[in-house]
Amino acid sequence: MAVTMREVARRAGVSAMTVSRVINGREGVDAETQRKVEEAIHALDYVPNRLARGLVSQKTQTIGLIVPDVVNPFFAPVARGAETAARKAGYRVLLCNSEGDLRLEREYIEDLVAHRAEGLLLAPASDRSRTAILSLLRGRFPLVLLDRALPEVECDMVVSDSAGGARRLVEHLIAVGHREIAHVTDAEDTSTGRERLRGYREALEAAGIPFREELVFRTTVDRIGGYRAAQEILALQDLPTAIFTVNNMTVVGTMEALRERGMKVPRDMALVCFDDVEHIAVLSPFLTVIDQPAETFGSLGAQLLLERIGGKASARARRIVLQTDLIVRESCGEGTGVPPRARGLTTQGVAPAT
Amino acid sequence: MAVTMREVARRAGVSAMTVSRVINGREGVDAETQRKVEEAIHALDYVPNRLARGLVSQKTQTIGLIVPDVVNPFFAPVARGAETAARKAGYRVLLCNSEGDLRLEREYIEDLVAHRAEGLLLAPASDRSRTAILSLLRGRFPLVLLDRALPEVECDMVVSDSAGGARRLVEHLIAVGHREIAHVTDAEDTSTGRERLRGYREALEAAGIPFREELVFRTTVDRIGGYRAAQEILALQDLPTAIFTVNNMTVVGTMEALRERGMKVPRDMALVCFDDVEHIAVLSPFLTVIDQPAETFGSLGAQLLLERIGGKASARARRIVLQTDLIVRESCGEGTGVPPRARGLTTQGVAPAT
DNA sequence: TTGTAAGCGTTATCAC
DNA sequence: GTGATAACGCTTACAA
Repeated sequence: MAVTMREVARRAGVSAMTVSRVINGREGVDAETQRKVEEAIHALDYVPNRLARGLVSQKTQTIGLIVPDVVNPFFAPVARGAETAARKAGYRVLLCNSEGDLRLEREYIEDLVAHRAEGLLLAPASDRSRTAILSLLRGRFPLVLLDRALPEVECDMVVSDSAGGARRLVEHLIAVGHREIAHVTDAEDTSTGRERLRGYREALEAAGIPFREELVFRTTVDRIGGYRAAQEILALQDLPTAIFTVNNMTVVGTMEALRERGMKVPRDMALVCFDDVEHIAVLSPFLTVIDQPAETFGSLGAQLLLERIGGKASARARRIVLQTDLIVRESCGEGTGVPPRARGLTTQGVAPAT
Repeated sequence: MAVTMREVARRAGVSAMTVSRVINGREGVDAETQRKVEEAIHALDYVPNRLARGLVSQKTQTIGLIVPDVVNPFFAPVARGAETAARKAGYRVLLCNSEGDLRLEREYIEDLVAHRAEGLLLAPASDRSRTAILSLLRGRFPLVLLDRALPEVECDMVVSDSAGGARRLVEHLIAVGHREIAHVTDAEDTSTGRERLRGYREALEAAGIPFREELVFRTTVDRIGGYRAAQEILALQDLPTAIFTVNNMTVVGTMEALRERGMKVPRDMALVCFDDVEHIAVLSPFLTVIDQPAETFGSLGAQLLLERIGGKASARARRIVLQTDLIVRESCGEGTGVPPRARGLTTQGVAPAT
């Protein structure tokens, strides 16, 4: 595993330069010479050292991907989409799980810069990631934000219409008769949390239902956070009739809390959330959700990033907003009438096999 | 982003060597000199180029991870476990999705070797991955196999007791009264498929039920494969009363097919499989499964790999067999009596929040 | 305590 | 066509 070009050269009776030419398929090499070199390469089981090449060319053909957690059913497809797109362009992906932790995120970023990753796909932990990002941008480091935007940060990003999605979810709840709707959202400042909260509020107010701050529950957006928020909700004097949770992890915790109290969805409580999960959607298709094209966040993000790395992107920041689908199932009660104002609505029973 | 050590040195009025010493925290540097260097580093926003360092030290601090698909709820935790363990040891992880494709897997391996990854965590596509692996091993490339063993390949690996798990699953089915049990397994030759089939067969024969080849359905181990296999099963003259699918993806396809036929689990068909999925387990805890400690495959695998990379491992191959848990829920019918021979059995209602 | 020289494995450049 | 030479940015070994 340590054969060098020079050794190949010696064996083939040529110079290292000629070996390099053969390896890189440059023309201007005699057919016979080429044959000899190839033979030597094969005989010695030579594998070119891309590290050395990278040092010369200043290109590592590697990008970084930082997500809070690949296990999250939203981020796993993001990772696959990014990796597949990157591979097709000859790039490798360094996977980083920030655990939503700002310090860890920053460490990863520094490490990626030190390893000369050529660019970064980042699903930031929160608005507070801003500082680290700005310093990257100042250095003209190719960067694409995924899922979450950052206030006053001008760079490429792929996000989805969080406010619109939330609005449709809440409109749907209202359409089937709910008026007391609790919202579980992110305690951290994130664009997704903020936008979904805005959509929630807008939908309420458009229906003449006053927005009540005490029905908004801020927590960590994981299972335990959802669980705790639901417990708070269930401790309320007047129970709401519906809960809208900000994502796929919180909804799981919320369900747990409801089940512990012996409450059935939708009989005792309606429940909606962002993010569809394939397994659940098929095994027990009952949650009404906003489905985001998770894999596209990754593949499109990678595409934008590679364009920027290749200098093929305009200087201007590009902001891509992916459309979402409202998938109406059974978690909102019997009157599954489709809210008239939900445009682009998709009703999905069994999802098509892909 | 292209500041070099020499530029820092010039600015600090010292040699590059001194800068190097400061960066690596070597002793024998005057406090005042160190201060000047650190100031220059800060002023120039210098980030050491680890590529160059790697070229000298022959260490990239990077390992590769090849799994069929990070989106698979079994492999996602494997990836997180591996990445977290690697990071804690100062290593980075290159994520590769082989799509279960031999050619792609081989390409990834070659690429990882070319990039001088220091080791590889591999969940092989099938027994046919053997050739590629043997040539790695011949070159003494640090390698740990995850989830699947390879015939006559002596190397470190982390697997689970597939045969035992399958046996307990089938014993449970038999204990609650099933005797016609179909098995959906991998059409590719894999150790997991083989072992689970063996466990299935052993459990049947131990109960005096003849093994019938025509009840074994070989397919691709993804959702569509499970769907097709289930369709074949449902086309049988005499329907079995239970189905045991080889993993979490096939079970989803199988459920789809059952639902399309209007069949309810367990009323019309019992269903069990390998792999528990957190979301499903909480949102609709009804599948009886063998739960594998997925994240441990990754973290332990990384640990073994890092030991080997560090030369801290004995020359002998280490084979770690992780224990599995039978989780009895509702998908096998009402008589949920626990099969007496299922040792280490776990009954789990709502999984504890983690 | 600090600096000089050589070299890690490749490629760009310019001779021959 | 092919090769010598000098980088790429760093560290090891040795010298001052």
